[in-house]
Order: sequence, then C-alpha cells, then structure tokens
Amino acid sequence: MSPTIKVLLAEDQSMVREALAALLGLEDDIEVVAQVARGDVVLAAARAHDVDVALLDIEMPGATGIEAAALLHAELPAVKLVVLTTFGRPGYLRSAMESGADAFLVKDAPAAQLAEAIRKVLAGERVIDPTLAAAALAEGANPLTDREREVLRAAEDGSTNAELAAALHLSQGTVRNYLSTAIQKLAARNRAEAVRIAREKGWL
Amino acid sequence: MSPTIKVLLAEDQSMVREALAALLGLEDDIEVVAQVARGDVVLAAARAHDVDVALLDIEMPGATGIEAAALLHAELPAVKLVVLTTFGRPGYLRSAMESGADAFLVKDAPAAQLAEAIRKVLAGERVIDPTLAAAALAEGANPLTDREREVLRAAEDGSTNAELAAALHLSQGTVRNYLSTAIQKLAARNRAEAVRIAREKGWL
DNA sequence: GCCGTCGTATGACATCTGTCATCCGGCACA
DNA sequence: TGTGCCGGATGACAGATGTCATACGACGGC
Repeated sequence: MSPTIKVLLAEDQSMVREALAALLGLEDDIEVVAQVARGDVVLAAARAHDVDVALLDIEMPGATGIEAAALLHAELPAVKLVVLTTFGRPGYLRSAMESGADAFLVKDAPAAQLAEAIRKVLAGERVIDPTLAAAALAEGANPLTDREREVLRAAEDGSTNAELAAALHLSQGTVRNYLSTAIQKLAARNRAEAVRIAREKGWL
Repeated sequence: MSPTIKVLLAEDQSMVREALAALLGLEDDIEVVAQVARGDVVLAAARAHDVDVALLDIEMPGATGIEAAALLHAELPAVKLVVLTTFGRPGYLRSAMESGADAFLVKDAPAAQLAEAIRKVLAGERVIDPTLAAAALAEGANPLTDREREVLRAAEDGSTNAELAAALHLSQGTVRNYLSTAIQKLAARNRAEAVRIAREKGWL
C-alpha cells in the first residue's frame, strides 16, 4: 500500500478548516500535515512540510487561494493544487485553472468529493464540475480592461467620482468614461449593477 | 454517564455541513442525528428526530437560521439553539438572541468551541462572544424603519428609482425620500454605501 | 506604415439622485 | 386634545452620474 497523502489545508475560518481536517482525518490514506488561515503563508508552510497536495480556499486574507496557487505552481510545481470555494463563479474557475490548479470544487458539493479529488489529482487527473466548466466556457473571457476593473473595484464601496479620481490619480471625466464603458460591456443600468454583475462572474 | 446529545445540523453547503458532522462525530457524547440544507425544513426534521440541540447556519435558502430559530423556539421550546454564522454582524447577534438562540458562534472561532457550546447550552448556559456582544450593544438598535429597510433591500441590485417605485407601488419621490433618510441615518454618501453599511451591521 | 486598442483627457448634454420644504391622514402616547 | 412619528406624496433645486463625440500618444499586429 502507498504511503499516506500529505495535505496542506488553507482556509481562513477556523471552524470550517478544522472541520475539514476532521473530515479528511477519517480517510486512512490522507493526513493533514499543515493548516494555515492566510493566503500569504501558504508557500512557506508547503515548503516546511513537504506536502503532496494543497487544498486552497479562495476567499482568504493576505492573498487569495488563486494567488497562492499561482505561487505554489511556480515555486513547487510538484505540489498538486485543489481549489475550494463557496462561490461557483465561472471567472474563478477560469483564473484558478490559469494559475495551475488541478481541481476546482465548490463547497456545496458532497463532502465525499473532497477526498476523491485529492486522490485523483495525485494520480494526475483533473477534477472540475462539468456544469461549471460549461458555464465558464459559455460565458467567454472577462471583457473588462485592467483599468476598468480597477475603477469598478474602487467604486464598490460607494465612492463618488471625485473620490475615485483622487484615489486613482485620474481626472473625474476619465473615471466616468471607464465606468460608462464597463456599464455598457456588462449590460448594466448603472455602476452598482455593473459591480454586482462583475462580482458574480468572478471578473473583479 | 449521561446519554448522548442528539444534534440537528442545518447548513446549506454540503461540504461544510458534512465536515462539521465529522468534527462533532469525534466527540463521544455528541451524535448528529439529522442534517438539513435548507432553513424551511428545520422544524420538520427537529420534530422527526427528537433532537436536543439545533445547530443553525444563518445563510441558508428557504429560510435563514434566525427564522428557523424563531420557529423552533415557538414550537419546540425544549430544543436548545446554537446559531452559527460566517459574519459576526452585531445585528445578526441581536436578532438571533431575540429569536431565542442560546448560543451565537462565528465560523472563525476555534472548532473546539462548537462542542463546548453545545454542552453549555444543554446545561442551561448561554454562549456569546464577549467582543461581539459589546459591539452589538455599542451599536444600538437598527435605526431604519420597515419601509426604509424594504427600499434599501430592493435597491441592492442596482435598480433605478423608477424601477423601485414600480416594484414597491410607491411614487418615485417617495422612494427617493426613503433612500435619502436611510442615507442620512447611516451616514452614507449615497445609496450604494448605505446598502453596504446596513448589510455590514446586519440591519437588512 | 497603417489600423485597432488602450489609457487618458475634455466639453457638452440629458438624466438620475439626493436634499429640502411642505403637505396629508392615521395612529400612539401623554 | 394636542404632539409627534410613520407612511405616503409633491415640487423645486443642486449636484452627481451616464453618454457621446472627439482628441492624442503609445503600443501591437499585419
């Protein structure tokens, strides 16, 4: 029989993280050797523990699971990457795959899929929800330019044009232009809806 | 030794739910006898399984954990209620307690607190994070009227005044008045920020 | 070398949003 | 019985927002 699979678990909510660890602890062939709560300590922990698989939540302080995945993929290419998230946003799937993820799971999938995914990626397979994959492909790529995304992100908290202009070192007119084109690209009625749509698709 | 504590687990994300079940399964004196993924089936499940404690996530389809708590409290007052949530919004704590909750936990508290809280509520204690309790008291009550809340909630998706007026059977001017007073009460700069602030405080 | 796109900017315009004063009817509390 | 507050409404006004045409330099592809 093969040696146990060493897993790194990155998830910011302690209760969920430890619960997932308990879940994986029930599997004979899997051992959680490290747990972290922030995206920016993932690499160090992976180095310190010589892990086989990293299980990464996307929503984390410090760095997102996707950013952590990109870093791990570059620095420790032997480590397999399973990205786990609450939101099945097609844009997330796309960027996770671009960052080198081997599996992409949503948290409302059955728990059994987690251990299964870990074994599969270790065997060289890729694990993706087919529905989500179809959605990601159907939706097309992010139509927003870098600047448009930046302005939308800054506008999320309800800042006015003047504040956005000051924060981004742009003229007010330019801010309005970017927001206007973003609103049109997203078929929104105003900036608030544009933000919502972009968030939903994982384009921010 | 006392008989095992029968727990009902209500949480919409399967992976998290089953992971929490695995976590609680490690405790000798606790048994998860029922799992549900929607708020509106909690009562029926509690009736069917004669549970001692209900563990309720707030964010669920069908009905929120808080609504489910109120219903359980009214119909099966013997069942102890532990409310669990991602967001430590003081307004959530307030309404959970008003709905008869015995404990209020946030998901980024250490996992050990979960089993501990279950035992404590069964012993008649109440379990609340002191920091959160202080925040809830310091913040005061929800300053918004019913209508203001309703309009804010409807405005969340980026609807225009005209659409809000149509949806709520109000005149456009009235919609603007409500939004204006809400914006002032929340010390926001515009509706978007007002929505954000109200959400953060758990006032929507 | 030309064309398209991006980033940046301006000015003009129409519309939307936020504020304020004011009004009415109903209802609760003193 | 009067004094408020809430729900609902109107009208007027200032300022914010969204749209459009237009412009220029940089850069990439053909």
